[in-house]
Amino acid sequence: MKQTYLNLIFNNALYKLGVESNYNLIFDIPKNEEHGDMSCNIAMQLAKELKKAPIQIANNILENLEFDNNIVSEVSVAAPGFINIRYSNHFHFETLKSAFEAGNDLGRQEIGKNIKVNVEYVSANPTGLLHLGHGRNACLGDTIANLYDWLGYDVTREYYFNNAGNQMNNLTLSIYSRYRQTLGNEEFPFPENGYFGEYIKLIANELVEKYNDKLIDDNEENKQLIKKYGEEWCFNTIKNTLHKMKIVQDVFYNEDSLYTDGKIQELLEDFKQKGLSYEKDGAVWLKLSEMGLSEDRVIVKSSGEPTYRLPDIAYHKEKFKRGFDILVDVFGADHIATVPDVVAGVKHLGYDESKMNVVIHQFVTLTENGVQVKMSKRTGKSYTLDELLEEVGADVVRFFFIMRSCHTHLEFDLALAKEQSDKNPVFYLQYAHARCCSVIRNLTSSEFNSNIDINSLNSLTFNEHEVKLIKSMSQFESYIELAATKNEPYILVEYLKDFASNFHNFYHNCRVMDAEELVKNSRYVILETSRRILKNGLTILGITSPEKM
RNA sequence: GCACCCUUAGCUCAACUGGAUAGAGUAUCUGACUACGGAUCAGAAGGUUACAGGUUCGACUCCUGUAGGGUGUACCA
Repeated sequence: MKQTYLNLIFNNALYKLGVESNYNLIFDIPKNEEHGDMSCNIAMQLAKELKKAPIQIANNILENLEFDNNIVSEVSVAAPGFINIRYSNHFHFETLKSAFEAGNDLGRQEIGKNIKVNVEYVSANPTGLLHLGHGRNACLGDTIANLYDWLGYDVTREYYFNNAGNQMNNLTLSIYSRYRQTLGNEEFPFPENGYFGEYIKLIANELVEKYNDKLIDDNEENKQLIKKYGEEWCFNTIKNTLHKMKIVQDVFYNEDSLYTDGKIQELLEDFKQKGLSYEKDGAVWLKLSEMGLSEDRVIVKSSGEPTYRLPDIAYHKEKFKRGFDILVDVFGADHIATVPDVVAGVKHLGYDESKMNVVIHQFVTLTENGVQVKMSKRTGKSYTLDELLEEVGADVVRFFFIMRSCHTHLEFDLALAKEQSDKNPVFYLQYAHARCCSVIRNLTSSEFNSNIDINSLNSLTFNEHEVKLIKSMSQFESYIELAATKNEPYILVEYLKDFASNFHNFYHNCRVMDAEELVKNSRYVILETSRRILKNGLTILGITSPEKM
């Protein structure tokens, strides 16, 4: 109502001034609170066209502005031509009322109703354990999915994996080698490009326990068994790690199925028919140079095997065909090279590439007291996500991985993460929630009647601390939306930090227990609404909101 | 060489997509209620937004160039 109301009265004023309606009316929240609750820069925009000084135009608009004192209390003009609006006490009351009446679902919206979103994240192949980069990917993807979910979109959380090809043979040979070594043949050669992680030995040990030396003959049957066992072991371990962070995905899409279902062949023929591919040197090339990119690339090697581009494009084509309206891919910076190829390919197959949102996140470095940590102290190998989770807990991991824009390198400060004190930003939010709960507990255990007629609070005048908090409440929904449309969870984190700060400020300046009845009632409403914002905000981030700490 | 990302206070980061005096946390210094929870709050100090141009009423933000850091750049995935 606020924006539309301002639009209405400003449009009226501009109409009276005879200004054509092809201007762009924008209202901003000023950084400096002294400037008011909203500001408008229309006068500056019109200066050129009207050939008048902005400040004069602003004054003209002000003279013609008719507003309801129940909503707007004051409008003023400031150099060089800003028009500043201050809302009335009644307006703040209405804001609080509607937030309170939203109940426990405060923040939930319906703007995504009947729109299907597919968020793809993690997508690690089942050949090993998750590392820190996967952690950032997982937390970003899951939080983005949560954001869409709260906006009412129909969200599918998807994981794309490949359990075929060279890498799996490599895994099999690695396990087999460790298996032979475990059985006593310590000199048994380890494959040159094998997986050196300790987990391979764990898998081998399990095989020894289960099968003893029955797999020693490296025939095809045994190889398949080892491969299957290794794959399942890795996959279960990965899923287990994700579950610790409360990440559960809906669809696990197997790259191999693209081959067995004939999708790859179908795509190849599609490209050929559209004249987008050609044969050269025994290989099949995609005409990317005609799609706006610099060079053509091979999609089928002369050996007959496809390169990674082909299944990647086929997979995205399938996502479109499955009826998704929005696709979100979360990739690490190392995938940067494949993105333009896939986008171009999909576009030239006739799909709307603007529906594809690719989130590329930069790398993670682990530091402790300013020094980069490369290896885990315990194992001497590089840190796994599991180790990190064990060390600092899921809440801290989730928070740290999403608290920065995905464009920047993430410095994960292990010392700070381990610290259970005021220095750790996670606790700042959780503490605000716990404190909220605590005051409410105190209130409701006294003779307080929490069954409040909210309209009775209309006569109250809020103080500056209350107004600041209520204004902050009114922004919750728009920040969820902003974070989702930009696919940047950190935006919500920043908002919640600011909200918690406003809450603590309110707490210190506005006593509840010893206030008179009406004020007590209104502060209860403020507390309860604040609690829901903190709780729902933390829930979107995938972090618990304890009632006591 | 080329492509993408980054460079803001001692350190870690913001700045609502071009707005007003560039803000937080941390570190340093100072202060706070009868502890509705001090894991909090208030204040001081801290800046040539890497550098040089340009676009305009206005630039941390957009454009060009330079320097530094990161990630890629296969008939590897």
